[in-house]
Amino acid sequence: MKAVFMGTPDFALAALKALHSKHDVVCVYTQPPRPSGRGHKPTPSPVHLYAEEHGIPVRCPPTFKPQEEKDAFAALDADIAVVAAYGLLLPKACLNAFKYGCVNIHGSLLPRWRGAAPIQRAIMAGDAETGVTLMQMDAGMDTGDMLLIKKLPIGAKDTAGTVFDKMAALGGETLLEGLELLEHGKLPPVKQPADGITHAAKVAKEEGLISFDIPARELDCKIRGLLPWPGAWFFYNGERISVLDADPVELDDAIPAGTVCENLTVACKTGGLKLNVLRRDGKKALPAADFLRGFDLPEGTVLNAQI
RNA sequence: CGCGGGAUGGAGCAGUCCGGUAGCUCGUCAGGCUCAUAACCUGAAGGUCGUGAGGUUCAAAUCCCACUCCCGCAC
Repeated sequence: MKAVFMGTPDFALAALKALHSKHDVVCVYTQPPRPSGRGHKPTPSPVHLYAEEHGIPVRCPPTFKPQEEKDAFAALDADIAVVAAYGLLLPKACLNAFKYGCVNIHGSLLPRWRGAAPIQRAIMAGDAETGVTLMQMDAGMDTGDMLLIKKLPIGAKDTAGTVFDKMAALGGETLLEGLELLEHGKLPPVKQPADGITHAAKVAKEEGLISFDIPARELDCKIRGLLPWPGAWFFYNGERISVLDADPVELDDAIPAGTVCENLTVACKTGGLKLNVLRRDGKKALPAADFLRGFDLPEGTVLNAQI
């Protein structure tokens, strides 16, 4: 098919690669290069770089409000537009511009986790499984009819990062399979259930400051959902300590939350969290044993979010 | 020129402000104790203190200059 691709981060890149391998990608839309990285240099998105390398025209409009932008989009005269983590809302004129309209690759089992950060929210909530939903876009926020669904279990050690990788690959597969069926008219749209709707709010950096005053299991999920960004941390002696890996363990609930026990296990509201890999700001991530060699965090210390 | 942290024996750190021949917690090796041990005791090896046959100095890990490489924030 003759397709337009719209996406920005690595998650979208996997979909673009899949699409590009089987279909004619006539144009790629992505977010404009923004100052980022050390040095604050304008950096093109992963999707942008890939498109340039493969000679695909790239457009990075800051918005679709101007009529010229909508016209330029329609003028591409493609069969379909594939959207994956693009970062811009499309006006109705664009949604209906092509024969097959616009399809979106969404990282959740809709209608659960509509919105910006479905993968992180699913992990943070302790969901046992998630998945990719290929969806026909409409004017609402992830409210369109579902076309194809593929599920993915969330493991006990999965983080947002690892699930992102798996979901990106799954997204590519789902897309190709979906387009194949769509072309043959074998992909009936299914309305999203009215039950089970939840909204996945964008993850705010401040959420990374963790409190031990919640059950260890919940804290573990939260931390895994926050990795690799924004990360999870607490403060000790005015210094920020990030937790990169931890395991919930059995522990006497009578111990006050935040108390450091043996093996760098921190008491939570219920159970304890054994910290396995930590990092001080400016330092690299270290296993608990190495970390403790050069940093004094004695048993009995009570960690609270304040300092 | 966005902000900041760091580079010291195999690992993680201290020492740098107030220059004066390198220290801590481990690891490694040898020996000892022990029924035994990742426990304990004793001893040993191992470092041109990121680079520059740079600058200052009687003397530089420490002060000054340039450079390289890591990392966090910001995004």
